[in-house]
Amino acid sequence: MPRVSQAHLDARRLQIVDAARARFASHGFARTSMADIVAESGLSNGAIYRYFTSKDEIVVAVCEQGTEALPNALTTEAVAGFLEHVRVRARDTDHARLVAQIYAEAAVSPQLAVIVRQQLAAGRAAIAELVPERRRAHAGQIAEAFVALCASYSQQIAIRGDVEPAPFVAALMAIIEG
Amino acid sequence: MPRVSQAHLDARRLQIVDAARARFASHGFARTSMADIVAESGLSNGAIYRYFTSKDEIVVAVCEQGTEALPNALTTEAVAGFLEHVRVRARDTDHARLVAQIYAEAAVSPQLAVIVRQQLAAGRAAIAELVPERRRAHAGQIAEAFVALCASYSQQIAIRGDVEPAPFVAALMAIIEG
DNA sequence: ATAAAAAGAGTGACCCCTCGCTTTACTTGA
DNA sequence: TCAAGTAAAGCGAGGGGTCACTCTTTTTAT
Repeated sequence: MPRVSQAHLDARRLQIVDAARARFASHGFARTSMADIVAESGLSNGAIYRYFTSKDEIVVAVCEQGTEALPNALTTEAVAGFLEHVRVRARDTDHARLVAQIYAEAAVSPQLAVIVRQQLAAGRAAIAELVPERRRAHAGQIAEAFVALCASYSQQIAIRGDVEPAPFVAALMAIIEG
Repeated sequence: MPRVSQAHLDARRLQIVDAARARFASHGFARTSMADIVAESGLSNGAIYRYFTSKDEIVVAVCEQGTEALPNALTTEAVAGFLEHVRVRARDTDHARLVAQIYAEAAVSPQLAVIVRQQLAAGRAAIAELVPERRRAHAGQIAEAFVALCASYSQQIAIRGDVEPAPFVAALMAIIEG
């Protein structure tokens, strides 16, 4: 299609990223071939390389939208609302698996580490805002433990296969409310 | 060398696993080729395949000895001693990176998931033993949060690059001692 | 009509593993 | 005591196959 709308281009790009994310979550980055992404997206090899110049670029795109969902852009929400958000995410086993892949790759790739680090920093800042007044002195420390707990719970879920976030949420509340 | 001692065979096997673990930690499983392991170990290609039938088998061997170090075989130690142990481990960035790789692979490979699951279960049981009498009712829940925190801290360290376990240890103490 | 977009067979590099050969430690018979 | 024999351990080049990426051709929206 020549001279298509920007909306069309955006949709195609998202179509590729969605397909890649699904495969990355279930099989990992390395075990996902470009052929897999081609098949999952329903597009062709050549079409994908029109939107991304390499597989690595697709990995970056997936990571950029992959970790933001956990603790981000929620400064106006209440603590309870955020916990519900975490609970829902925690039930999403595919998302947990994806996060596991992202952390592992970031541990090895400096480029990805920068991206993940930025998103974690934003998450910590948002959480620190949620800490009650009387504990504000320890806000940074609490945010640290909070993000750590979120991240690790994803790992746990991904490995265990079952999802029971109740004790997790209880632990979070204990940390936040003291 | 034919008819060598069992100690020799064990040493060779360990030599291979050590070489593989070093590479796996710094480059990840997929980005480590057999040629890398050959070079790092100082042995030859053929020699390695005399001890392991496949690269996957080496991965399994590394995982089996890779996660056990975190919370295991410490039932007789005091809480303080265990926390010191965690603190030392937490400073070992390579170990943190390795754990990230192991979790990611376990999230995708059922075979590895079984191994990691067993080791986590053993860790939880050991931690539950350390919980003070008055909080025994919540021992399971605490152990859950504890292991989660340990695991995630490894991820965090691997991604951030710097290592400052103080707030982490403080959070652990808060959970255990209430 | 035209130019962008999609298609998909092709390409070269890389990687895991095998296989035939060499080296070495131990045994044995005189 | 020792030389010949034996079998395990070590070696490394090559085969078979996969993968990321390219390039030419075809399609299609404007």
